[in-house]
Amino acid sequence: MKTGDQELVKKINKSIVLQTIQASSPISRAQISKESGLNKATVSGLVSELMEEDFVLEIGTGLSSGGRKPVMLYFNQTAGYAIGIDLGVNYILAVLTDLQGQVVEKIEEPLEETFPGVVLPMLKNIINTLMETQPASSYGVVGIGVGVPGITDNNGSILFAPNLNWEQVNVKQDLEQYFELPVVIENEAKAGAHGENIHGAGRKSSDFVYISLGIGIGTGIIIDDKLYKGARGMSGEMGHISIDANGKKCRCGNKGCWELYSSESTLLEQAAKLPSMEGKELSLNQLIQEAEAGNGEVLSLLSRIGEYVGIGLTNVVNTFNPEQIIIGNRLSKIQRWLENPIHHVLEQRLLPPFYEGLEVSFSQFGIESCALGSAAFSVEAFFSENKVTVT
Amino acid sequence: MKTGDQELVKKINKSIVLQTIQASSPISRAQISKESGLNKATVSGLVSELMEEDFVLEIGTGLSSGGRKPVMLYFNQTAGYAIGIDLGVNYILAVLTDLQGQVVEKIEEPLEETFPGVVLPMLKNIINTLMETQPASSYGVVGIGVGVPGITDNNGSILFAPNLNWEQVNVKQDLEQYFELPVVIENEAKAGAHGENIHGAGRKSSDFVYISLGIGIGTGIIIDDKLYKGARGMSGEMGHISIDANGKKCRCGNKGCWELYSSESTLLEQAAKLPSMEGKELSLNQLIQEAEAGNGEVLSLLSRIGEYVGIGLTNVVNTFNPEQIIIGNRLSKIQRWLENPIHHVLEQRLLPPFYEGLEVSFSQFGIESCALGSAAFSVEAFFSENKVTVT
DNA sequence: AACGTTTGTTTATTTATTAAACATAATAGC
DNA sequence: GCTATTATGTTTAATAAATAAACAAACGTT
Repeated sequence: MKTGDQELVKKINKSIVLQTIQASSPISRAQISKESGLNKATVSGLVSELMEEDFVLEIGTGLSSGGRKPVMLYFNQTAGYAIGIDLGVNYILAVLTDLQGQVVEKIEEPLEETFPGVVLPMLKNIINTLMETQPASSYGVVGIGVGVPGITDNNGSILFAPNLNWEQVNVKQDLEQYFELPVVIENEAKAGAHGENIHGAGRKSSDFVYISLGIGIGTGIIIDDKLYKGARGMSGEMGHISIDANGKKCRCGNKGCWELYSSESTLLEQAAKLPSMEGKELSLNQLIQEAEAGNGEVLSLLSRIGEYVGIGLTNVVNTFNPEQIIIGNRLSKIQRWLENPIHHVLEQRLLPPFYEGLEVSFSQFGIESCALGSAAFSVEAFFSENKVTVT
Repeated sequence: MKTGDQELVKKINKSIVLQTIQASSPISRAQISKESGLNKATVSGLVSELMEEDFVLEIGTGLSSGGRKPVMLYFNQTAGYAIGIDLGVNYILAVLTDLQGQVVEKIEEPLEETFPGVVLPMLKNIINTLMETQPASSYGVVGIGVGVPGITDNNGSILFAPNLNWEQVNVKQDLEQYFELPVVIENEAKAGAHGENIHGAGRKSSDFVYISLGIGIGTGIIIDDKLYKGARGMSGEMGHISIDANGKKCRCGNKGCWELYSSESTLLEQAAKLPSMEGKELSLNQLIQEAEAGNGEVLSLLSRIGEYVGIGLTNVVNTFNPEQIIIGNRLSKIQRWLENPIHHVLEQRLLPPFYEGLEVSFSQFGIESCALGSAAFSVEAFFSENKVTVT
């Protein structure tokens, strides 16, 4: 049981000060005091600690508003760095970000084989390369976050990743031993949701659901600006909600799962059957080209997929009553063709009070949300160890 | 922005002390100190405040374990009372509970008409009767909680209650003016979920979903021991998750909603079509009698309903990965016949890690969860005003 | 140059927790 | 029955953090 003491008070207030600086930098001590409600003296004390820790810098003076000039404070976002990885089914996307989540370096490599024995050494290589490119800083790389396309438990093990054909692989332990840095493993959709919440389209919302439309469908649930993980860390498998109780069998055991009707796999499968696609390459990019060229068959296929996305989203909204839905991952590339059918279905199927307050957005950074979210996990773990909490 | 100060620390610790007393009464000051990690002196101080406020009583001494005898402390659960209402579709169930949630008085009346003009005066009457029966106490009735079968917003308005045929009725304002007491209005399933979390089958779980199987299906989502309300207070309409995307239309606008396959209405509707039920009364109790008498048609109907409950629960579990599912409201009466088909479907359709950690329970107090949960809302509101928080 | 204003620091006060000392009251061993 | 030991609960002094108030510094205005 966590009791209350002065240390807790200080941690809360120090976090408030740092967050205020992050949000409104450059900002003076006086203004922090006004915005936060903390006493000027308190702010001064906490700021000087933050400066000793190199998280905050004084840079020059601001404009006077009829009195002494304020000393402006900045969040020192390059006091350290984090590495975020999106371990995709057929690619690895790795980023080096600063403490604010700004991408400093980026590596993307295709993944030909998915055996752990191939992937893990490759992963270590990529991380090593990023480590070497990091600029000099007080804290260096503070942690590594990895988003994976599968079900993870709370210990950083990948229990089941059907698309990689992995079972029971403990990536966390492996990487932590090798790099001697804290490692966070999280499901790809959960990491993406977090990325959007911290840096992306979900910054303004505190309750939203991120839908990762990729090879399969995953969801990340943000409640009160926190990721909801579920009892054993496996929440959000809404791709396996049955939208046709007696539909075709899914490999998860259920029947008529949502992702059988509106994922990238399904899209490509169904495209293969179109006469107009005969002999052509079957890829998302090819389909986009066809759609742009006005291929009617492809257009109506995309529209049908969009409708099924909408049907699944109806379920999401009735469940969570979120302020916002954010659609990310590969199929966010075909936003143009999905948007209308989605809205049409939602308007038709939702009760007005559910539809009215709802915003449906697409990811701002397309495929990068996952890597950015993973890096953000590491940054937060680092700060919370340092007796500060940062959103 | 809520900053940290000593008041916050005290509130946290005072809550810990009170909660410890509630959970383990009778208990000594020394033992509270050991269990909570708070210093003996701190505990002594906080206890004496709680005694001044009449929330805690000293009652005699306990057994010595080789030293001075401990003074035993009790939570004074009759320092005040709360009223909890379950406004059902065809009944009103009202309880007067003490601060611990013990039912002191109970009134149940059938509801023949559902016009607000009829229901509200009746409600006031019932509440008045309960008020008169309350024993003498320090704080008297501290609040009124009402669970309603419909969608509420965060202001205590009932936006939409199809089964009562209500729209935009502000019960909270009405009752608060009349009784001059704080009133909490909440959806029936959310109140039920909270009731189970505080007093019932969900006491040990911090993440579970309560399924209210009544005329329709509602759900209450408990995350981290807190009710999840959604952006506008309308979360948990999982009865309107489509389990057959192209199924028959529901009045909510969606198609193939779960509650069209496994609610009490559906059960009765389908029972009406059974040859063996011709000329018999169509009610849940009658069906229970038939089942007990071994009516094969009814038994297979119940089994089919159970399977569809299971199909919906699969969706719930894939979404939330809860530790527990609690089934409550009217259909919890037919637990005997639902249990097997539900488990069968879950085992078949869920991935093993989802099924393994999962407990499926039925409500301990059947229909009373909602009224108890509503009363509990009021008790908590009262305590949080008194600078103490109680779960 | 005098005045008022804003910024940031210093000082004294307040409040809550805690460790340590203490008083109290019981059991256990001899 | 006496003493040693042990557990309970209170008192006292120390500590830590926030805050109000006073103050010093720096600036613009008149």
